[in-house]
Amino acid sequence: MDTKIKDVAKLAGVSVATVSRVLNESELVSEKTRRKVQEAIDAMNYYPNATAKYLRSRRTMTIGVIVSDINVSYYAEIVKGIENMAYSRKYKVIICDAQNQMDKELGYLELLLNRTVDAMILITPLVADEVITDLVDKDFNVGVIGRYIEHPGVPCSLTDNVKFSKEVVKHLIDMGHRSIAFLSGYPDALDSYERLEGYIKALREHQIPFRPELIESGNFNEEGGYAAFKRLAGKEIPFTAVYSANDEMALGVYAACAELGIVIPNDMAVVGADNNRITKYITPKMSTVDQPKYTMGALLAEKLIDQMNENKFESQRVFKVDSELIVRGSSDLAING
Amino acid sequence: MDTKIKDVAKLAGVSVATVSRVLNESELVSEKTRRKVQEAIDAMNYYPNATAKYLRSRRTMTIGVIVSDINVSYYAEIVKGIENMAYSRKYKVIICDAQNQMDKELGYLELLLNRTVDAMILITPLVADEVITDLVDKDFNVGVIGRYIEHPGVPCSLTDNVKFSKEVVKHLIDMGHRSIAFLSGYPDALDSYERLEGYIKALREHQIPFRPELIESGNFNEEGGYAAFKRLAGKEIPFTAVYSANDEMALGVYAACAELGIVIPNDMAVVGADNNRITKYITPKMSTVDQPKYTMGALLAEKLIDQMNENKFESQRVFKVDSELIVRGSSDLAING
DNA sequence: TTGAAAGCGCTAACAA
DNA sequence: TTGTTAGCGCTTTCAA
Repeated sequence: MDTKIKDVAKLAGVSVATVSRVLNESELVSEKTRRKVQEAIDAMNYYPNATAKYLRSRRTMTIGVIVSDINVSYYAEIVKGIENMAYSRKYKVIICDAQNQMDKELGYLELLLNRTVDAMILITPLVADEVITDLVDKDFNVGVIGRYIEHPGVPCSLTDNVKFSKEVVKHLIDMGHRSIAFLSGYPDALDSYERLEGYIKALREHQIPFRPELIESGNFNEEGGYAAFKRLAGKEIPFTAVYSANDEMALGVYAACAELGIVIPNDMAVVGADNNRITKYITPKMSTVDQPKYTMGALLAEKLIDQMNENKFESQRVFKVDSELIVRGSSDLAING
Repeated sequence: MDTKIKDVAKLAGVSVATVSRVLNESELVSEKTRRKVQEAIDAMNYYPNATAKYLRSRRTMTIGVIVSDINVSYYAEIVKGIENMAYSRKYKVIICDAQNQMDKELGYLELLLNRTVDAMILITPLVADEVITDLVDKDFNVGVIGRYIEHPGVPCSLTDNVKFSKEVVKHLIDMGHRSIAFLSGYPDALDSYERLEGYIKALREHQIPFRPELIESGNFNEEGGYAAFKRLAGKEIPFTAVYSANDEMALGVYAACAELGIVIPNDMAVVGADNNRITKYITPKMSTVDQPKYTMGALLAEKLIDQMNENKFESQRVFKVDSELIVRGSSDLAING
């Protein structure tokens, strides 16, 4: 079997408690003893058994992250922010790819109940608010990204979907468009709903009638955006601009337009959302809305870790991060490429 | 404190051993007892403490995955394959984003030594082969994706980079190109090296002189591909085709060409690699090489789990999966769009 | 088929 | 500043 703390203690000529103190960087060890113990640790090539430590210390230094699809750039970037912050605080991250299925989300939440993880971060989850608040009421640590939870114990990291969606639509109106289609994502996703809300509000504010026929759903992916645009184009209702609730669907619109001989931005203005890296590299460059994805992940992870360690417990609970409209060639004729 | 196994045992009127047997689905429990225990578990809303289980059973049911960047679609898709297979076998996945830094890889490898994870999967790692083989010699479970390790204890999942790169170049030669540039990825990555090797071999087989000036590195990302193409174009060495070692860099080439007024495929043929989802949606559609990324991850995870559970120990160790050249409009004038 | 009891390797009172 | 020791909650012999 492996070397254990007892063996190190024997070699160093101290008690196991002292070795444990050295391992955990306690102040209560004389420099001389510390060095002696460290030498024994190195000599025996000792690694403390993490599982024993977890059991005894009642924490696993692990955070679970439930995400609907890790192969979506938007989510991956948030996860990256979480992972890097966690790493710097000596926490590990368990990735839970729920594939947009609520039962899988629920299944992963058990990791919290059985103490596999110290905390769970939910990214735009499907489960009901009460599932989350019940957990928190039982003293489990849960944070949420992309949705607001009305409960003082739940840190949230959010963008203002309504606000930036209004900006997008206002921009299109400013460019002279009066008939603007909207591509929504998963029907049950909050982001879809709120972005639609912003779209409708902006129309109202500019006295442009809302036409439900100009709304189609594209499930947040390229294929869905492509198909949704084809449906819109098939309706023969004239429109000159599309606001797509994310960049992936907007790329599908590019493909559909190319096929139909519709030139962007001359015949059709297109704006996406999320500022996927590729938006800068396609032609024409895609107008979009930058979301500080990495920051949202990192901020929330930090808050959650602080909360678990009861630092800054009274600090801010809800992080509303700012989005920024980026106008590029797909919605502005005056811009090259 | 939480309910523990002892409490359940008391309520059910049995010993803790019996409860443990029910929990672990042992055969050695009568149906009647099983039901009685299950009722107590449900009544008390009991969840077994995973950390205690880990310590006692000497396994954590957790696999670590070291990846250089989780926000690269190619890697994310592999991780997805691993995660889903692991989930179906009741394993969890810890994600380790090493940011392409060898010291971070080394740091994450400690999770194996301190028993935080039962096994580690390395995706195109930077660390030397001996680091891996040493670990395996000490009986740690390690699997590798995207690199071959000469050691009977290391499962590997690979594509034949040389082979498909030769196919790509042969395709370009068949299309009439004689001056073909190559965009390599990170200089120290094996994928870069092998894809370059295939490129050079194909040229040689077709008696086309190899010109080192036509090689540029683009670090596997859009920005790098864009800059690399600009450098190539600046050299004023004529070339009519580019083979980019991945799709992201090839997208950078699209952007650079758009800026320089070079029309793909008429003035410049472009082929990428990895079959990123976006290749089907940009204009012209990008020729690329499909890699069964998800399968590579899933196969390796399955093998590693089987190995830990000593099933099928003698089965295949190295999985060479087939790649497939997909010719689209970016390299074939006869194809629309 | 069930139960008693040892102990996984560590941390954290408490005592010295 | 250091040591002694009692568990953390579970699994797994071994015995019945």
